Amino acid sequence: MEIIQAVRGTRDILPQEVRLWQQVEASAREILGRANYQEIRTPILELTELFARSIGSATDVVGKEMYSFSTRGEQEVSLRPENTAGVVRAYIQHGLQMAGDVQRLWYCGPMFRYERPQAGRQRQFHQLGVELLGSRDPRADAEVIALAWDLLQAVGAENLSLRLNSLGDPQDRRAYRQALVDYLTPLREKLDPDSQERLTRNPLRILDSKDPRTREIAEGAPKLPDYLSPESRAFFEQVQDHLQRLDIPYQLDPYLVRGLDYYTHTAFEIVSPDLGSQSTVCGGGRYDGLVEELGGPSTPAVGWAIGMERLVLLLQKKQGEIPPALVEVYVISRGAKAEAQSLRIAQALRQAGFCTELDLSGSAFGKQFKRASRSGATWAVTLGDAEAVAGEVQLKHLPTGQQQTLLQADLVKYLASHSRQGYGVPR
RNA sequence: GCGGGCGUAGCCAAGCGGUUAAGGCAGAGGAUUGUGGAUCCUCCAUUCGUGGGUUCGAGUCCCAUCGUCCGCCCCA
Repeated sequence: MEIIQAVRGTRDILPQEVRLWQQVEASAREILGRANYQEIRTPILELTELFARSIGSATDVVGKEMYSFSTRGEQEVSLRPENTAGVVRAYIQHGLQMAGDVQRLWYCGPMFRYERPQAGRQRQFHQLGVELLGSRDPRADAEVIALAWDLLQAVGAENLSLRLNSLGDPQDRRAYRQALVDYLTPLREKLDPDSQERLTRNPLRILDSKDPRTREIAEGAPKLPDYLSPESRAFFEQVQDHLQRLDIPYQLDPYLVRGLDYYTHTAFEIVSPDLGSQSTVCGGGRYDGLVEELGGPSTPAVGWAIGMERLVLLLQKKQGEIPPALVEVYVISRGAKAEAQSLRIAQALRQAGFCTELDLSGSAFGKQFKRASRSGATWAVTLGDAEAVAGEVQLKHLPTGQQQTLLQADLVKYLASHSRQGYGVPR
């Protein structure tokens, strides 16, 4: 019989790894919660047009990486390749701009892009992101960046650097794009094939090329910062001032161009040299035009997304595995009557807040004790025929080997007063 | 989408054309049929991702396919 395996580019996150994910999610909840960001959950499925209009139909993400299909009602839908579009759609649809001038939102969930899988790049991957809607204050940019930075520090990611750039407003960008095309067109033949292709599709990307000859040409190209309007430049400087006041180190990178069409002004990435070719852990920026573009009121906004798989990869490299939660009580039973009582006892312990494992094997006491030891439990509760008849249990403190007989009715109370963990605190 | 590396048990692996596929970890059973992490013994791949081909003979060579990894593209 042929084994069915997970779809290419998707993978299972097994319990051991899930613990790391939960740790990251818990930190995010805490750090973002303290800044009064509210979690939002939007559908994984959206109308294809939403992404075409927001991300840009000329981008690779929309052009060739989307999981798109028609539903029976003949709607064209896609699995979301990122979540800013969905959050903005929800913002507009529910009139969240009415609920306060600023909305601070965060999310975490699966995204889908049909790409060639690689380490740190799956077809189904997960992003944790924030969106701050309704402010054009440069403190908003800095706040959002600071939160990403704090979160990454809090979970223990190391060796990160923040790269920062400004794309200016749409006019600035258009002017720069033209200047760049004017500069590059005569040199077209000297560019690598990919970059020649990009010259018409996405010229700004050429600056980021890894081809050495193209890089050399890019060196002499007009620089984007020179094309920023005085207002754009002043705004960017304020963002930087705030980052400096927060002691967040950054490097200006005039070649940093975010791929999605909606970005304006601030663009940033947090990268790690430990991730190989997929080095971006977090990417984001300002997108002042997007809400309006999607039919909402003109609303400035900033946000970012962290690639969960990449972050987890980084943390795994550094700290290895997280030990599982410890079993506190291990319930051993043998014989029909004892086995019949064992589950009730285990449930009572659980209801009292003890992490309790019930041995289901029915094998010899010796074997069950062996498993009890291996489970890391502090206590073994043993129930054989004799105890079952008498309404008792043997309670053994595994670290010391001391054992005593207790009435079943007294077990929970006894453990509650002799165990440091968890009485009356259901977990 | 393009170029390249790799696929032997749940995990880490040896094997590099010649009868029976090392070893370790994990797991199961026993020594110990009511008491534990130590020790000892036994078991645990009719088969080397899958399908073809070459050969007297293939885990070993070739082709295809699937998966994975690295680079490009793109991006978190």
